[in-house]
Amino acid sequence: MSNATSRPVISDVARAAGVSIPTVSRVLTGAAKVSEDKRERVLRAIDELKYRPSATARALVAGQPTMVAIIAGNTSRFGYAETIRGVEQAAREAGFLVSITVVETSDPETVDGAVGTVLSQPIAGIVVLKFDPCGVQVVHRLPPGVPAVSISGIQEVGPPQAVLDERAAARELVDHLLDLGHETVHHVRVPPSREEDGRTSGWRDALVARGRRVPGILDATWDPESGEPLGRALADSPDVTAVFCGNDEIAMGVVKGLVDGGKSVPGDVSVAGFDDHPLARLWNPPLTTVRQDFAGLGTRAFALLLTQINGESAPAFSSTVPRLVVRDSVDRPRRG
Amino acid sequence: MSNATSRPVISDVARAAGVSIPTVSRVLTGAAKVSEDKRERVLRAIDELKYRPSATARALVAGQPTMVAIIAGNTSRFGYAETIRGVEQAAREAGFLVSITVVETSDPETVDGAVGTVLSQPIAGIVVLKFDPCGVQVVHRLPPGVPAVSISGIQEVGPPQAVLDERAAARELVDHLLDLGHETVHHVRVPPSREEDGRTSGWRDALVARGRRVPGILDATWDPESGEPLGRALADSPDVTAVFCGNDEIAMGVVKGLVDGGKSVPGDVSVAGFDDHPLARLWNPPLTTVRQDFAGLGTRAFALLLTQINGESAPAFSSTVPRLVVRDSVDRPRRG
DNA sequence: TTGAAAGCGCTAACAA
DNA sequence: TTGTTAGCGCTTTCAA
Repeated sequence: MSNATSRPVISDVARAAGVSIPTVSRVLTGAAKVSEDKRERVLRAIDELKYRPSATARALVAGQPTMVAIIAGNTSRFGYAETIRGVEQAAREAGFLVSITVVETSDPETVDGAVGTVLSQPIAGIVVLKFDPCGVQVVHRLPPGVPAVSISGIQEVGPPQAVLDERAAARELVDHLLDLGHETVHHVRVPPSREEDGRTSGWRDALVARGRRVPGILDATWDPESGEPLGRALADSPDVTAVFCGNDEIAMGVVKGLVDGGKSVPGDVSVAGFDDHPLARLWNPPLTTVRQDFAGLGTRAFALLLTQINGESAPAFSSTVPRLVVRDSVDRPRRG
Repeated sequence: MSNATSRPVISDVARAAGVSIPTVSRVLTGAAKVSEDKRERVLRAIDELKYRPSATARALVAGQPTMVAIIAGNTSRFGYAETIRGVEQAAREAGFLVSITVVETSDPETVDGAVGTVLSQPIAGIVVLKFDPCGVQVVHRLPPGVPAVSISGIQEVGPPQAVLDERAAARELVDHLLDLGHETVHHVRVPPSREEDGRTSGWRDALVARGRRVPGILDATWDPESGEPLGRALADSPDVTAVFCGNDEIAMGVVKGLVDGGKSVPGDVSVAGFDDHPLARLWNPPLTTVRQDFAGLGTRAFALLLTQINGESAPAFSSTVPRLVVRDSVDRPRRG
């Protein structure tokens, strides 16, 4: 029952059609046969009242929610956006809806607020993008018992996770640079998700394994522009012949800075990125990088989540190694 | 009541704590005082059973859902991702969660399927990104009575909408090119959302207003790479001195094609983009473009939706004109 | 084929 | 402060 101003409910339809509530429900769900006569009256009443069934009430009866939540520090940067795309696609194919919640900072109030908001909704499980400190905090503050998976570039203890082995990939990339004859490789990192990121660890691994000097790390922000001054600074050090950047966008800024600083790329300095951004090949010079299948990562994460939701014992993680993509921004060092 | 395997419900907690169901509810919501003694027993039971209240049941009692749905043809391209970011941020601040549903094609089954999935969830309203034919179809198939707003680059009949006046902005940009002395301006468009996009209309407006020749339109896809062959083709036409591209990413591809084809930019050919992509300034040459405040657009869209959800009479639309950003990829034509 | 009754898990109103 | 009773809007028995 309801007055004229609020949404009509099923009882309004039943009354208007002169039938019982279950009969209305039957024509709605098609669960049982309804005589043609009543069926039409119900349909007409639905139409006239502009009635739409309450998804909330249906969900209550159905039991299992069909929505999964993504919690992320960001939605629009390349890696994040592609990962979200992968989760959404897999979820949609499985009949799930996806919600997105951004956690802007990693302080406890923000994190708990976001987690609380998410848990106050009817969700079947949570996917956490653990690409940054916010994601790491979110995983820490997740109550036990909630189906959850995390996505990151490095394998850790915690809930089941889908990971891209960034450490192995970074090592492969830096090995490639060293193989070409570079004495060492400088590193511009993006904001790390913890003390040390997989990308940075892989870089260090490769240098240490060959007993090379490990240069000081330069810190960029997520903004591609932040690479520019760092590139300019690198242009001033004559010993810099190779730079490994935390991602392609930063690499673009670094290249610009180097060129503005009078260096040629890759003639004077080789620059490598990470991710294989859609613009990496169009850049001048086309960037040598590592292809990350973020969308596939999202898909695998959802699969992992689904096994948990279905109460099956979930595998602890699902890992793949990204693949080196050789283009023109890297070359052998100029003969000294 | 429930057996050991399924999620515990409030009655399980009440029984375990030796109190009534409403008492458990009281400690959960803090709606009324509970004696310290019982309070602790309830808390302990909650802890032991790993009980978490059902968001669905709470939502049913609460009445109004606190989730808004975004329906979009895409989530990861720049404009889409930024718009979604704006909606999410505004929604979060208002205490709403957002869900995301991608509609991959504009055929009726896909569209109806997506709309159906969204409406089967407890949502308060819908934001449709009408940047492409999928979005246009979604708006057509939305049942009446559901609070909804659309977001697009051109004002149209339909639900309340937040629009960036792309037509005016494109016209301003093309006027800028003509003012510099170009005879006419060629156009590479991105896939239009309808017969003719605001960007294309604005381009045409500017040319027609001055009685200039309107060259044939070149069609790119959303993939930046698709601009490259078009740029190469344009390099072969000696009469091409200025190109207006549907977005910055395509412009980057076009620049690459032109340069590979032997032209200098902007020396031989001026190229302008649209959107002010984060990499537009870093590109070589830095792109002259139009700044689109996508995130702000998303914020305004949510505000529009909120007035509808609250039952206030919503303004029909909210429009702003993007702003011209002059950089180096555009110059006066070389003296013939 | 249909309606009456029960119940999904929770909160709110009402007594005690 | 606490428990009993209703009720959110719907689907699903169970009889008729």
